[in-house]
Formats: sequence, structure tokens, C-alpha cells
Amino acid sequence: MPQFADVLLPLSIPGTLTYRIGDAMNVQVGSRVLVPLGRKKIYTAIVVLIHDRAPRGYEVKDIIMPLDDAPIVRHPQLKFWEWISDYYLCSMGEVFKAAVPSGLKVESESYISPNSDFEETEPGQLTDRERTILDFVYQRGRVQVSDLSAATGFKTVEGIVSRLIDKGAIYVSERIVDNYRPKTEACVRLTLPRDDEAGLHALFDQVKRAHKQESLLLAYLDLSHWLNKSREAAEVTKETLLKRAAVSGAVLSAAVQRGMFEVYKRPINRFAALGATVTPPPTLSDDQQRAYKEIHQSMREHDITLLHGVTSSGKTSIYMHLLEDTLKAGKQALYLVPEIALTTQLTRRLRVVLGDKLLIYHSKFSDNERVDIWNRLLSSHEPCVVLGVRSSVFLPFAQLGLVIVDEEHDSSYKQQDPAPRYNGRNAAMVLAQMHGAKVVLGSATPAIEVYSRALQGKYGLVKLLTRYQDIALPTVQVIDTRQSRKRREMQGLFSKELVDKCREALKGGEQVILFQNRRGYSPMLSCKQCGWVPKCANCDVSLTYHKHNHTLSCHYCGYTMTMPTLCPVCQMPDLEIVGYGTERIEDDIDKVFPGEKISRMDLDTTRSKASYDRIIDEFSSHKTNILVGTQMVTKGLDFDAVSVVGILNADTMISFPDFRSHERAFDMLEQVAGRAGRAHKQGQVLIQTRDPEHPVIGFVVAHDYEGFYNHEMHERERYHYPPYTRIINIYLKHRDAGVVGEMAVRYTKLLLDTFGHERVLGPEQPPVGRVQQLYIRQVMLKIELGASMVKVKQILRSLYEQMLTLDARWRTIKLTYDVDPV
DNA sequence: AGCACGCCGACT
DNA sequence: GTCGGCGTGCTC
Repeated sequence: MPQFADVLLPLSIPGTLTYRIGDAMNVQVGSRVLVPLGRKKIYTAIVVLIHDRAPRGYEVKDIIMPLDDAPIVRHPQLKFWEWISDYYLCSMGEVFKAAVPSGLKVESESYISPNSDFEETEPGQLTDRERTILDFVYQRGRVQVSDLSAATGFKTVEGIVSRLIDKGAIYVSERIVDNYRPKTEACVRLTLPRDDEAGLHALFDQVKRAHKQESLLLAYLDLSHWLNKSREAAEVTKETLLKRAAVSGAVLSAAVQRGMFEVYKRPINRFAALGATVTPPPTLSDDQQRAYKEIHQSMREHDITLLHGVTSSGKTSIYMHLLEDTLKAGKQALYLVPEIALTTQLTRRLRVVLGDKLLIYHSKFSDNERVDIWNRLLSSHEPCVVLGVRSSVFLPFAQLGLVIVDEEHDSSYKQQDPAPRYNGRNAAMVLAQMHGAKVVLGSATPAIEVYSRALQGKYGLVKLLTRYQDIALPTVQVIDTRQSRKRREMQGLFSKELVDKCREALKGGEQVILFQNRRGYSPMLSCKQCGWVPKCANCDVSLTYHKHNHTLSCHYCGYTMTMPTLCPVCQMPDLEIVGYGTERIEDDIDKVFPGEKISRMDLDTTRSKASYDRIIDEFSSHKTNILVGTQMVTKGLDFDAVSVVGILNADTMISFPDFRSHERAFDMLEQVAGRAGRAHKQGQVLIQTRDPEHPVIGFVVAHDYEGFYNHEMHERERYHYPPYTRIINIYLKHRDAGVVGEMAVRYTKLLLDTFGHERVLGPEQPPVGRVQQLYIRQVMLKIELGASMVKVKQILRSLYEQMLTLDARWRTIKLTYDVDPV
């Protein structure tokens, strides 16, 4: 009986597609197969079900070939994918796409090549456009179809291509792109057979005068155990050989030229190369020791434990002990951090303790490396620790014993776009439950939802409220910028107090961090005469000015234009830059602290991991003493000599129209404040604000998390926000403003009739009302805790169907759900 | 996601 | 008329 496979494709299509399994094909649930889709595309699909029920109503296609001998996705993982797709209202295909590194998802690309037999027999056989494309294909030999339209400027290219194919001028081929390359290293061997002793003597004669080559030969014989015939010749890497012989690569090249050696590539295990010397984790202080014991105690009673530890209380040292315990118990551990940025310093510390048991997984690692980690977890159940960002929850763990979610409150755990819009912290907790693993959530400013569950006893709660080595928490001084402005004491963005404190610190050889929230502070261009401001062509935002390349660009879609010299509206040359970006602050600092070297850390300067590391290195080695930056400087960076931290403007973060804005502001201010003051001295934090009476500021001054929590819980209860409700944001997008507005109103009406007025909010136009040519409306659904989310999701699906019958234009609306938004 | 199909406006 | 641009819907 023929066998069929239901497979997932890495696309946002709902459900699975069915293909026929060829005779003698080894196909299993969880293994990859190559399948055709549509007329030409080939995709990697994951098999989720094998059966013998022939589908009706369409012609089933055959699986092209299996890609694996064994599953690459384990059964429990598929269960986990299902949970994600179900909970976050997205398709399994979207989960597959996010879960598996692209190196394991080969895809085909269509290429066209010229047919050399083709001759244009009569003039006028080809149209101008056809000839343009044919010439281009001749020029390049082989062209990717998807590149053609960009290269020729023709908007649609398919028609022309298919006519060229009909006329026999070109042909199309599908190439499967597989970018995975195992890591290799250069090795060296003698060209002689090992038993050719005469040849070896001859070689020595040859190099008698070339001393460096002679030492190369001697080093090689030694390293490879060449003369010890009882042992197999060892492989010698180029690196060790050059080192042992103490010669340069040029000497080896000469010897290779001479035919003495040959160099070859050997695939290596990326993990074996790492130093395996392991030292015990740092000794814990009394308080840390107590917290560590309490966590163990708590883990006996709870699956999830919150470690509430103030900044610099040494949570990481405790984690190290917990990780070591897990390894000793023969289990695997997952250590989640919110952002790649945090892994750099952490990797160094963990490597010392964990050696080659430490695996790092995040997007700035090459895809090859990610595939290697995936395969390593797949092939071995060995204990190990994965340090990674949210996508690491999808790795094929087999023996997961512990999950640590550090900076648990951080909003980067939530994926925004594209789907699956999952929260890495919450997903990790579900994953742990599926594995029977324990979870430790760590934070200095726990998420309100998490802290409330801990207080209710649903999670264990362990506190660590003294800083390591009893460093005092920094003093916080609030500066009223309205007063300062009145007294004319502001120099650009700097109050007199801030300037004085910074000067003092710099004079004493100490360092300064200045924090500037990006929101509302993007510098933009404006015409002094008519007030014209350049806007993005695709989004409802003004363009941001970038000094380094003198361009204007959109932070939402990447649209970029060069700076105009004249105002396009009034033709006057009076364009000026308004607003303060970190670039502009840098200029201001230069005026206030002339000659002082500054490091700037923001999205622009940290595009690559290397430049990020460089900025940190420069600052920690005192090459620079002022670090200016956005959010990034607040996270997990430990510098010894920072005594002053300045928050240039606290208002933009506090007054953001969103129910989480106070929580975010408190986190951020506490977090930034935590960068101040290390081993020898209490730090100082200066907060500049126009609203010094704001309650959030008060709680930060007192470092009073509990106070803030209680205050915030009242607000949340009063306005029915989480943790008293769960939220699903629904976004409607359409290229036509009128259509999306109308549909949003009708859809909201339907929601109101079904869920009632307390549960539905909207429709609203979000702060940025148009992104990438699409107008947006938002509806918020607040569901009280007791209600069944399964039912809510069922209703949402049926309402969608209902809308389809009410208005045909509904079909053209792009609808996205954001479950538990942050 | 791509890719084909079908509709509509501009130019031969 | 025909070609190119663009929206719509399907893919096993």
C-alpha cells in the first residue's frame, strides 16, 4: 500500500500538505524531506505524520528525496511546536521556520542560463525587453530569476522569461542551495609515503641549506610521530606546525612549492577545539550561599523559582553553581539571556567553569555553527549548557534538567515580528514542564506578572537583596530640568549638576555612563522657513538623520534617502537638524568636556558583534572614559570604574502611552542605576526630568521595588490589565486607509457583541499609523484570568470566518494576533 | 513565501 | 489590440 507523509513547510500556510513516499524511501516522523511546491519551488519539509490514506480531490506529488536517516526533530519538540502555534495563534509552518536554523532548511533557487544553440534567425523575433534580459543572461552566464528585476529595472519579469523559454533562447534550472559547510582546519602532511626512508634522507639533503625548512621538517616528524612506526601518524595542523618550528607561513608555502608538504582541509568538530580546562565556580558569599541553598529547597516544592536579586548581587555566580549541579546530575541546562549583547562578557565567565560543555546559540553566530550545535544535541545526550537567546528553546534537548531565564522581565524575550510572536521566558517554562525540568527566573526588577505569581506561592521566591561585597546601592539625585532651564543652567542637554559630577569623576580617573532613551530623540531634518520635515515614503514617521553617512533613513522599513540641500517645498537652503540622537549628544559632550574620548553605543554603532565588543573593550580598558548610549548600556555590562551614571531625560520613557510604560521605565532606571558604583565606592546616579514628582522616580530614588510593585498592582487592577487579565492585541493592516478603518470598526463591533464592552478596547490607530505602505488599526482584547483561552481562540477563529461572509474586502486585510504583548 | 492568473490602464 | 503593472489566491 502506498505510504503518504503529512509535512510542514516553512511557510505561513495553515496545517500540513500531503506527499507520497517513494518505495524504499527511509522517511520518519521528524525527519526532513525535499518536496516540490507549486510549479517550480523546492522546499525542505518536516514530516509530522505517516499514513496510508490516499488524499482525494487533488493529485498527490512525490517526495523528491529524504534528507535524513534519522529524525532531526524529536517528538517532544513537535509537541512544543504545537503548543507555541496554539497559544500564540500562528501556523505550525511559522514555528518550523523560527525553530530550525536555516542551514537545515535547504531551498531551491531558480536560475536561467542562455541556450547556446539559440540564434535569432530573423530580426524582430525578440522584443526590446526580451533582448535586454537575454543580453544580461549571456553576460553573466547564469542568473537567479529573483535578481533579474532588480538588475534590469523591469517590475515584472516572469512573463518575459517564460516567452524567452518558449522561443528557446534560455532554459531554467532549479539549484538547491545548501549553505551548510562543516568547519575545517588546514592540516599538513609530507608527500612521501611513511616507509620511504630513502626519500626522507633525500629530503633532508634538499633542505640542508634552508634552515627554516629544515626545522619545519623536523617539527613535522616530531609532531606526527613519523619515526615511531608502532604508532599511527598523527594529523598535524598548520597552526601547531608553524608554532613548533617557529617559522612563518611563507616558509611552509615554499616547502609546499617544492613538493615536500601538502596542505589539506580536515573537517573538525567545532566543539573539540575549545580549551577544556575547567575551574570550579567562584566561592559564594554567605548571602549568596544562603540564596543558593534556598533555591535548592524551593526546587523541591516548586517547578519554577524566582530569584529576586538586586543588580550586582552576584546572581551569575549562583547560576554557575546551579549549572554545575545540573551537569553533575547528568542533565542538560538552558541558560537564556534576553539579548546577544549579553553573551559576550558572560561567555568568558562561563567558559572558565564549564569548558567545552558550554554551547552558545544566537543569531550572530554563523548558521553553520548553529547547525553544529543542533546536531550535537541531536546526536548526544551528554550533559551540556546552552547559553542562548529566545530561539534556543527550540533546540533538540533530550535530558533537560534546568532552565535559567536571566533578566526574566526583559521585553526582548518577546518576539514581535514575524510570527511566532512568542515569549521566550514563557515558552521556556512550558518547555521545562514538558521535560520535567526546573526553572530559575532571575531579575532585579521582576516582571509584575512573575512577582505576583511568586507572592501567590505559585512560584518559589528567593531574595538576594545585598550587593556582592556589600557595595552600597548608588545614591540617586533627581534634577528638575524645568527649573534648570529657567535658571539658564542647561548646557545643551546637560544640567549644571550633571556636568559638575561628571567632571569630578573624570578628574579622579573614574568613568561616566550617559543614558539616552532613543524614543522621541531621533534627530530629524526640518526646514526653518516652512517647517517641512522629510517623511518616510512607506511609513508614517519622519526620517532619522545619520551624521556618519549623511543620510536620512526610516527605522521601521529601512527606507533611505540622501540629504537634500534645498527644501523641496519652498526651495530654501535653510534645512536644520532638530532633536538629539546619541550622535548629537556626542557633539554636546565635546563642548562640555573638550578633549575627552567618548564611546557611543547604539543600534548604529553596534551592527556587528565585533564593533560591539570593541566599544566595550575600549571602555573597560579606559581608552574612553565616557560611554553614551541607548538601552544597550543598561544591560549586563559590568565596569569597575564607573562612578557616575547620568540619565539625560527620564520623561520619554515614563510618559509612553502603554500600560507597561511605568514598569519599563522603573526597570530601565534601576538597571542603569545599577551600573554605578563598584568595588571601592558608592556610585551616583543623576536623573534629569521635567516631572520630579512622578511616583516612578520616587521609587527609583528609594530603590524600592516592593513599593513600586504595590503601586503598579493597584493601577493594573483598577484598569483591568495583566496580571489581572490576559491581553490579545489584534492588528488589521491594509494598503487603503479607508478600507482598514471601515473593517476595523465592523470587526470591533462584532468583538464587542461577542465579548462585551469590558473586554474590548478599540479600534485605535497605533502611534505609528502606517508601516511599509500599510495602514494599521489595533483592537485590544482583555480576557479575565478565569476564562478559557481555548474558547477565546475558537471564537476569534469563527469571528474571522463570519467577517468573510459579511464583506469580501475582509479577505484583503492582513490580520495578526499578538498574544500576551509586552 | 513565491508564483501564476486575471484584470485594468497606457501605448502601438 | 497588446503589453506591463498590480492585486488575489493557491500551493499537496
